[in-house]
Amino acid sequence: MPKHSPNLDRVFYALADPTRRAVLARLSAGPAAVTQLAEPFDMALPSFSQHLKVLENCGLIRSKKEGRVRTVELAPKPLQAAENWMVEQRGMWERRLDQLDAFVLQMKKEQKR
Amino acid sequence: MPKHSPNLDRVFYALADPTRRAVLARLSAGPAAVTQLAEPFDMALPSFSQHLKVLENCGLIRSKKEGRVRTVELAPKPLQAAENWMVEQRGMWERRLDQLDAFVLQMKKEQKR
DNA sequence: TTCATACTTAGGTATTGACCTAAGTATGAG
DNA sequence: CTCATACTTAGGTCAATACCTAAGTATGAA
Repeated sequence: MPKHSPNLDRVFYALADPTRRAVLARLSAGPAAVTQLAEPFDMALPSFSQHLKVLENCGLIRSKKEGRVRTVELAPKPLQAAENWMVEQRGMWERRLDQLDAFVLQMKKEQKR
Repeated sequence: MPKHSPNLDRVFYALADPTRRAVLARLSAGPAAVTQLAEPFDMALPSFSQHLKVLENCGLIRSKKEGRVRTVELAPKPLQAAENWMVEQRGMWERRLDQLDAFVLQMKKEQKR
């Protein structure tokens, strides 16, 4: 049984903000520059950049600066590893975490309505 | 596209704390009283109760007071509805939210190690 | 009735997070 | 070289969170 997982803390924390979830949503359609990403939000750019930092610090996105432009994308590796995991896991931990998962899915359902 | 989902905010926020995740874990083994749940944690009872409030406010747990004892359990209905949802959903929203989901699963994998 | 148990309420501190504005840096276009 | 673009850094405000201790309430046992 894990005592404490800073990674999990940070990921869930990152997902708890609607701006950050919207950024992830937009990035699922492909990479984008910071200013481009920020455009839909009624927020000063420095504030928006803080959100990107949160997402990057927990590994959900990554970015690369080319010239003046920082291009942001979803981090790819965790996604692939996760797919494998879903097939492999068994046992009590799995069942238990699936419950958490189910709750998350339920909440997403409500968001969709 | 959803603008803002307080529910999702609250659920993810609740899951961002290791104490609260541990409580959910313990509750997956069955209901328990507040003091019983609090016992493993090096924390004053009022502080612990705050965590329970967070979990209850976002619907992850529910509780009933019988006599002096408040018994806490995982909330059952969201779980069932979520199972149905996983089979039904299609489209871009689904793919996009699956990505979020996959990230969560990856993080859980890391927690398990 | 008296006391212990099982919380609950009240109130305080310290840290963190989400925002802002203003000013700075670095790059690319003209 | 000059200027606009695309951020980035600095620094400040305000609210929310995670703790705490101390004191309260309600219930059940003796």
